[in-house]
Amino acid sequence: MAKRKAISIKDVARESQASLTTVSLVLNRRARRISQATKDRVQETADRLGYRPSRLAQGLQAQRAGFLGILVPEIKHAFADVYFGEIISAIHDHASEVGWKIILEVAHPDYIQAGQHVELFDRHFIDGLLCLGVTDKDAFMRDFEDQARTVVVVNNYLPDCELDHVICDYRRAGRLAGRHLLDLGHRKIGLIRGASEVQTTWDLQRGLNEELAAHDGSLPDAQVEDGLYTEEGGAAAAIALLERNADLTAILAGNDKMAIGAISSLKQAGHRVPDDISVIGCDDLHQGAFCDPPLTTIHTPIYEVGQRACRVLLELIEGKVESARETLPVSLTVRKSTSPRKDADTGT
Amino acid sequence: MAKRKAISIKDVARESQASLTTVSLVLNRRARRISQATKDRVQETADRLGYRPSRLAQGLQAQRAGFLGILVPEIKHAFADVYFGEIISAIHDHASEVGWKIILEVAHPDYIQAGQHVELFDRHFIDGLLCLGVTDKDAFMRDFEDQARTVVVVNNYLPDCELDHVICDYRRAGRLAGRHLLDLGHRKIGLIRGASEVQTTWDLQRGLNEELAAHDGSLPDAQVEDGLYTEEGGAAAAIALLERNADLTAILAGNDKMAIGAISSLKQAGHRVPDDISVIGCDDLHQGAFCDPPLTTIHTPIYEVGQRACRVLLELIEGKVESARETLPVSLTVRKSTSPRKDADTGT
DNA sequence: TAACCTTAGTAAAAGGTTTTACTAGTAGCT
DNA sequence: AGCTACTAGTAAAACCTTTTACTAAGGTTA
Repeated sequence: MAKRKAISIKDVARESQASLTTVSLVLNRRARRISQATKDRVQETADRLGYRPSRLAQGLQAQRAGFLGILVPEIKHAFADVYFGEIISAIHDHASEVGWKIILEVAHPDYIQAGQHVELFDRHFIDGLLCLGVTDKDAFMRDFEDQARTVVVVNNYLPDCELDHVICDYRRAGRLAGRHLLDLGHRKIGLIRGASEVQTTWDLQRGLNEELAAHDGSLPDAQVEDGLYTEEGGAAAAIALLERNADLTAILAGNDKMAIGAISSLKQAGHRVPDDISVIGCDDLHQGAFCDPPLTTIHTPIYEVGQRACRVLLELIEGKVESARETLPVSLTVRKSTSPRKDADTGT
Repeated sequence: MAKRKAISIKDVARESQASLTTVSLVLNRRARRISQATKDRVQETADRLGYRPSRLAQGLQAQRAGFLGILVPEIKHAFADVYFGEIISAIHDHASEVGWKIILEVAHPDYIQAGQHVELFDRHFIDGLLCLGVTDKDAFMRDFEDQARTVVVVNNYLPDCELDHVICDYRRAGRLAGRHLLDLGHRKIGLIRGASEVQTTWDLQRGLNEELAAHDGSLPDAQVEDGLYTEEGGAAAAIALLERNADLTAILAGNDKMAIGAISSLKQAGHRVPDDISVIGCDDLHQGAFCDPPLTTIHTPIYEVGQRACRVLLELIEGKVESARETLPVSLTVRKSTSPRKDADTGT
């Protein structure tokens, strides 16, 4: 119980017969005007006493928190989401490498209502914030357009918004997926989008559309369904798509979770994957390799996105850069959930 | 750029013609000796100026950080792990409800080597720490036996160790799984453990053993294999078990990830699940419901474990309690990955 | 010798809050 | 008038660092 009092710089000063100033200078390697003898004496005393500077006092003095925040949307058990988790890992890894700590926040409606997202900055909890899973509907993001609140949006962006961001090339993801399915002979393709209030899902749709159009195909609205980025949503969306389009032979899902949900419900409904219908995801989550069948997907470098976003945020905080937008390349990962169309008239 | 200076309590004092003390007392509702008129004037001024107290100054004064830490083991992309993620969500939810923030730390060897886990406390980064995924090999945990460093071990415990913990009843989990498989007619059962340096995995084994013994069965070493809690490990362990015991008809895996890996490799090797071999997991992760076949598993209330652990930690910090150990009950969730033994001589 | 420079170091302010101990003024009582 | 009791409020210390501006002592130069 007896929380023995922590030793402060004062204790070191008294014990080493030097002034506060001298101790501080020595310990921060800023002691150009101090004799070697004194330096040694101070350092030895600090080591012996086990002195550790209080970061509260340091932060107060320097007027900086030394923390970065990560804001995730309010979904059930947000941190149990593999996609967010991967980004959080990336941010943590980069941040801790350069001596920053990270705190976790969830954009619960009450939280926003109370203005806590703003207090994060105003009360010196953090020096910068990374926003994950942001959608067009998150009006509170406008509060971050204030210069004093440094924010980077991770793997999405907002329309008509000055906030910096780092994203994957979802338009190219759409094209790659479309190309892959076209190459396999598929012509009638369904799209399970995330949600219409997410800009990158439109990019994906645009990319798929462009690729189809280049081969005289198209993507009518009836072949598009929102799956809300969840397994359940993907499962329902796949069934809905097939009900409206019995002759669909392939589906692109906006993320791997929806693809896995889709495969699950398709199999349950008696369709074989990929023999009757091919499914391609987008993310390349680890678990995709352990599905049955293992999931073909567009690899999006979300770990790198997290790292870059963190780096960019730090550059903004340190004033090294005024603003930054980055787009990272994607690639195709072929496994077993896609195959050539069975009754293909692969002609031309 | 121009970070306009934040307004401090001093500004409110000047602007409202009151002293620092008065402002502080009013704003903290401790102003029993202040006239209503002054209270109103101060409050109004504070609101008008948008005053927000600096938590660095508050923390310095109160000698507390206001943060809790979460320490996870160094595995690749630790936060992308659904199991840890669920616990982190639980901790976050409880902590933020009662006004605490949480920071994330990874027990990287260099990190431990540098003593950063201890600095967390000594430099006032946190007031308490929750340790996830701890094993017997984590010698650094001994550093937390110091009274001044309040720690709770989450969902595991250490042998001969005074640290507080909250866990699930893994012994009972072993018994429930054993009972379920025995009821289905299985007699030769394999166990994929996590790792031998984890106490709870021994509890699970002990539970299974007890249940088998109660039915004149046993669990020879040849029927036990470590799967390191990963999909890959579970996949390899399942194959190894079958190679050593061709007549195995059921497998219990120490967590759902290993169960999913096991099912994947079993199917790849031509075994049908559950027709040829039943597989039961332990965790009840969300994704278990979307496997093929959907996973039968022991439901462990890890969300509740996280919440309880956080609550216990706060009680320890506030000195409301001296020490605490809790064990939470588990239950069986039956899905489709287990079925009656085909050639069962179910006779007693 | 006066003026200046260098070395080795320190006092004090600043950063923002909470809290303890105090004061000035008024009212009530004898 | 003298004493106590209360009201409304404040000055100053404490929490711990960093940094600016200063000093004392000794040495060098014109």
